[in-house]
Amino acid sequence: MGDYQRQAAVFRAFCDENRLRILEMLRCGEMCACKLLENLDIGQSTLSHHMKILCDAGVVVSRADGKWTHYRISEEGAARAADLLKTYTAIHADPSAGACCGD
Amino acid sequence: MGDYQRQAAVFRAFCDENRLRILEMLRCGEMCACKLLENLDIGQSTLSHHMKILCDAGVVVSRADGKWTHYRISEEGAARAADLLKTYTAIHADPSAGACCGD
DNA sequence: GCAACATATTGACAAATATCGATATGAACG
DNA sequence: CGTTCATATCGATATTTGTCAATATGTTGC
Repeated sequence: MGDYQRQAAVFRAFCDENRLRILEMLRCGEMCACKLLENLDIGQSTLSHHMKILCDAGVVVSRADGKWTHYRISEEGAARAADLLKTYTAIHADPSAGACCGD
Repeated sequence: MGDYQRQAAVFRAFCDENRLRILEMLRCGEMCACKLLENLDIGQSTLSHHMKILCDAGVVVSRADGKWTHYRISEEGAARAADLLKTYTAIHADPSAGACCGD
């Protein structure tokens, strides 16, 4: 998987309505899957699928505790996502300098 | 379209490999569609499709100039996207205060 | 060990998305 | 006006994604 593909995957974590709902809940702190499930209108396997996408993107981390799995937002992952967004939207300081983007 | 859906659409702008390539090019400043097309391995109609998604998300703005269309990153749109990302990842200051997330 | 429970994985399917080629729109220029 | 050129839109198709039901995995407590 190329760099663009991998970075797109980070943003893809934020592309789904239910994943945004999940992130919003996790802003309050750690939460277990069953608690998240209570507040969403999806099945258990679907939640598990979304949590995997969020974790794979590095935006959320999980902690196993007996039969429960607790999830929380990764501050590092969130910072990395924010940096990445900036990387793709911050306008270069001096476009007139030429030698920009390999021209 | 609900709020979550609309906000997911902003992030969706960043979810595609080719759109990330496009944004990277636009960081150098305004660029016309034909110039973008030269540096991508996609057809013209596909580029047009991607530009529509980027513009609809507010991340890119277009400027018509005769038969050409010039695109550039919207600094306001980029800032809005960054704020939105923060909205979904910043951890609440005082979770112990209760009354968090409508509990 | 076994029953109950929480979560993950699998397989199937519908909906959304990226892509293309063909065609439409609309500007510039003779 | 008709031709050329740049971009947008349309229709079709392959791929990806979100969803579910069913099943598997792994933990707890009897």
